[in-house]
Amino acid sequence: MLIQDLTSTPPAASGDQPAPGQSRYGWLASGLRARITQGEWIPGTALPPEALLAKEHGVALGTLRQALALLVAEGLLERRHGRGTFVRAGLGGASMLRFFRFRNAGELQATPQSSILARSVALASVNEADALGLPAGASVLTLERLRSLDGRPCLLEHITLPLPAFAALAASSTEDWDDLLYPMYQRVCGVTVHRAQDQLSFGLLSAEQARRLQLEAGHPCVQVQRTAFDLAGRCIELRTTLGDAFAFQYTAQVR
Amino acid sequence: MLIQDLTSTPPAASGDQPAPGQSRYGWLASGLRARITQGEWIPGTALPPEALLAKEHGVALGTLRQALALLVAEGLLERRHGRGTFVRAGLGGASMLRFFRFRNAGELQATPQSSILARSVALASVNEADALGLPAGASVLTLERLRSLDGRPCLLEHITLPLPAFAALAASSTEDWDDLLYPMYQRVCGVTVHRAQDQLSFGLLSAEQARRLQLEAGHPCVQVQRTAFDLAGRCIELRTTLGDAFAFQYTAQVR
DNA sequence: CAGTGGTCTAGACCACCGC
DNA sequence: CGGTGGTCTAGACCACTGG
Repeated sequence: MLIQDLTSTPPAASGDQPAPGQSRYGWLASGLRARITQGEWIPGTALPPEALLAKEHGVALGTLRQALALLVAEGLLERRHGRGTFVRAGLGGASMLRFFRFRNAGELQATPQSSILARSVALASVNEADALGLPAGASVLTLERLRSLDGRPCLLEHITLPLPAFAALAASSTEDWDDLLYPMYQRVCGVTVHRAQDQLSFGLLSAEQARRLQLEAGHPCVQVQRTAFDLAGRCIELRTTLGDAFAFQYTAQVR
Repeated sequence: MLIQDLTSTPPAASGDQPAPGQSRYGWLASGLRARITQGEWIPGTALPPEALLAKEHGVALGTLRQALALLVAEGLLERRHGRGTFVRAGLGGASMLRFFRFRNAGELQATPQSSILARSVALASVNEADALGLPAGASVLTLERLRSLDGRPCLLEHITLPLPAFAALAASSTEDWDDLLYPMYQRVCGVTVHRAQDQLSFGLLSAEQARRLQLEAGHPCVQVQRTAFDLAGRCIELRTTLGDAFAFQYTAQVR
């Protein structure tokens, strides 16, 4: 399989021939990718059957299947035998818990309750604007959020969201928000969180952070800096999460 | 693609037909996997060309390629266009550094120097014997190892190796050992480290640990508990690595 | 240049799903 | 049962690698 530029020009805006040196299935995948990221097919819904897609594009079944396989590997599509090929739904949430074990072994990890401690509209810092792809001086929505299990605080989060995409969240009452933000982003703002990158590091809690987590100032903590992206690869959330370092646990595979 | 038992019976010890409900390429892959893990093809060497393999097994080229694709996805094989299909060489080493940034950004991460602080043969604990697949009361080789960059200690390791597989390391002078253990395992003991699992957690240094890392007792540290496996999936090393928590940094992808 | 894997075709048939 | 994706075939031709 050739290594190809996965972000190459979609066919909608170009000719109907693969670029020189590009495989036919890579080209097909680009076209399908564009139709997905531009919202022609909504997350959770099925694409047309492969036989039809192959006919439409004038290519053999096997070739079309190679294109679909690329998009499956990218995480954009999901195939279900006997049912169809579906655009993947966004991330469900609660994924921060994979870095911590707040309960004893064996217990099920329930979704933590969420409470919004603060919400404000502010000017994006240079770093924030850069990461979110906003012009200098753009405004952002920032949240302070505490997550608790059985009433015990466990994670403290600072979240930055671009405006105006998330304007709907600046208005609604934070009392009514869900425990999971990503499904709410989807429902209220039509934004799908498709992929995220978490950078882990270690630090000590400030006095205020410690107070909110009911720990002492200077207590060791693990910091997770998340950058979240939508289907089109646009950054749509910056989040910093703090949790007790003694509850930290994570397993990585090496190959 | 069907979800299949990747460890199912190799064909060498069974009939020449796929098990009922198993695909032909899955069956083929099992056979090839067995020939690789049993050492018929050595890591780093090439398999016969696909056309030949397909003919030998009496199957179409496409089917054989699907089998090879499975083994590539497993990390057992590596295909190189125009050159051949190769059994993957083992892990190179230095992979612990991916959890830490001991140098300033931009600097290249050199391989740390290694010094063996202690080496001994001991009775395996119950946990060790269990993990390594040894009978109760078996003996193991244990190492204390300090890794340094520019003469500054950075990682302290405790390593447990099964005997008699690693008997050659119990004899040779530790002065002459390489900075990287895995290539040495390969060269001296014929053991290939193919895959590993690292479990991260957080703790505080004991007085002795701190002394060796030139930090204070009680200094925060990140602990990496590694379990390493050979091509056949046998556990062949247990390792616990300690490093300064303030140097910890790791990036994970969410999808 | 000979030998390798990569792409593509056009078709047959199988296995799974939901009605 | 009809519709979906999954498996398999037999072949042609392309693209990369190394001597």
